[in-house]
Amino acid sequence: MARDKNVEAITNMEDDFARWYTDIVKKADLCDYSSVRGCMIIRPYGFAIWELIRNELDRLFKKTGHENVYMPMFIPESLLQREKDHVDGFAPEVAWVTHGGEGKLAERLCVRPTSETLFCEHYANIISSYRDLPKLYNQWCSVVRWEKTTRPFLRTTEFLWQEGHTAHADAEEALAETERMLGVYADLCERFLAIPVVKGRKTEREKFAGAERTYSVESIMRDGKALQTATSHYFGDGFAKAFDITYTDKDNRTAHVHQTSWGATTRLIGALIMVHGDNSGLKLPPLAAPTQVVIIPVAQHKEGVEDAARNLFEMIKSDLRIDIDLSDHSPGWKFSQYEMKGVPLRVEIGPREVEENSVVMVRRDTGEKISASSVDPSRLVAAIRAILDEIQSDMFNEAKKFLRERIYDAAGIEEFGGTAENKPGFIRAMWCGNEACEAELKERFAVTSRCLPFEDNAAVAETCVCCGKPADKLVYWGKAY
RNA sequence: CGGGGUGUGGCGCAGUUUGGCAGCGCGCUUGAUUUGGGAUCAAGAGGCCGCAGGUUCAAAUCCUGUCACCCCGACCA
Repeated sequence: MARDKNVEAITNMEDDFARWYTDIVKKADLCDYSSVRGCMIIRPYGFAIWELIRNELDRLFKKTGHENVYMPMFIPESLLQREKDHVDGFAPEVAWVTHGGEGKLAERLCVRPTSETLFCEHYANIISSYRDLPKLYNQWCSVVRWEKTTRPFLRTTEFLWQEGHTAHADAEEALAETERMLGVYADLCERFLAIPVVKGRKTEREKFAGAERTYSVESIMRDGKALQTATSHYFGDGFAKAFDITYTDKDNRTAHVHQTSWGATTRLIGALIMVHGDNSGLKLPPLAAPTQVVIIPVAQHKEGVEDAARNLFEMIKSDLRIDIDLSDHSPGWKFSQYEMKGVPLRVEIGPREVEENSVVMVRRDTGEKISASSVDPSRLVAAIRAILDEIQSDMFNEAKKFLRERIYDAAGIEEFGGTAENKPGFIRAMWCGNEACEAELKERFAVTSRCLPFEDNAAVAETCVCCGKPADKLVYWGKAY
């Protein structure tokens, strides 16, 4: 048997997960490195995945009444500094523009790391009456954060994202918006990306710079580490006071607006890789797959095979995303190639199938082979659709099972430490609310509080896992990306 | 930013210890034979050895500096 050089070149995830990840990113043609440190080139296949995610999120945003806008990429230093917590949080990682052409700027401009300040400045100008509220804006753009170390999709100097920024008349409405958008992200992750998530609230220590509350959706990667897949923040009226965003209410009184912001990034592609991928490569859920079905002719030089493959392609073309590979690579090469790229379903057609008017279909997620008649194209398309639906839900269930199996309880500190060191995943443990305990757990076991989950209130114990004082807060802890 | 590592055709590497014609595998091009799990043969193309100085008759190799990337930490989406 011929040695399989490319497969050899992929590191097994059990041997070196980080290497496995970067191997997939390169081998599946998702991105390439550029000459600018920490910045990646998103290649057509990677960008196609992003477009699918973007289109779906955008649809969900519009369905919930949001409008897209575009803000400048530069923020004057003085504007960035208007809200103290915010600037303290971001100043260490912003890139500065100091010159325009040959001339030095009177005031340097930062390349946006996020656009709260720009939205706030704008809101202050356009909001004056309760009739102007709520403002439900979103923008798709890239932002720059000068991170110390970078990894493709997970942490790059520049990354693509969307940032929603809304202004509301009162706290209740803004809080409801914060929660609603967290729900949108959870829906995207679970239904569309087949990534199960834990919804919850961040601790003070982990919340966004300038926020009053931060919510997030957290998920578990195949190495057991946690990844924050999206966040939603409630700002109260803190930014409104710093930026003087006021309106006149129905009783002719001046009031500050209450705001939210929420975002999701190209990191979601990293999550897709690390939640579903295996040692053969990427494994995409059908809804997020640029190519859902690939037709591969076998022995295509033989009489009738290539024509049959072309005919099949024409017959089953539909709103499904179907490709055909008529290149002169060997069938085995193509099989491996599309497994690497995570195409959910492969359709093989060779001399046997031509003879029998049939096709052989192979699922990427399970490897299962399914034969089907190709006599009636519409029935075949229906069968393909059904298989894709099944793959989508099977992949979600598989990931959910994986997640559930990696949630551990810890009542005492020894148990906590043992789990943190030996069992990658989420640790359910009680916390007294004291930041010192949170810091100590991080210091001793390299875990951070991921969230205080919404949908899990079952107490593990009555005392704080760290200090032993009475505690009523259940926290999910874990090592995170 | 601390610790470790690596820079040699597109990719992966050998050569560096002991200075002396720049090599191998994959990929690429052309042709032929092949095709049910990464085909075979033949003939080709492709290099300021990361960059800048220095030592030397001679530098991929030695010295100094510098830049980039990777891994592990600390910080973040």
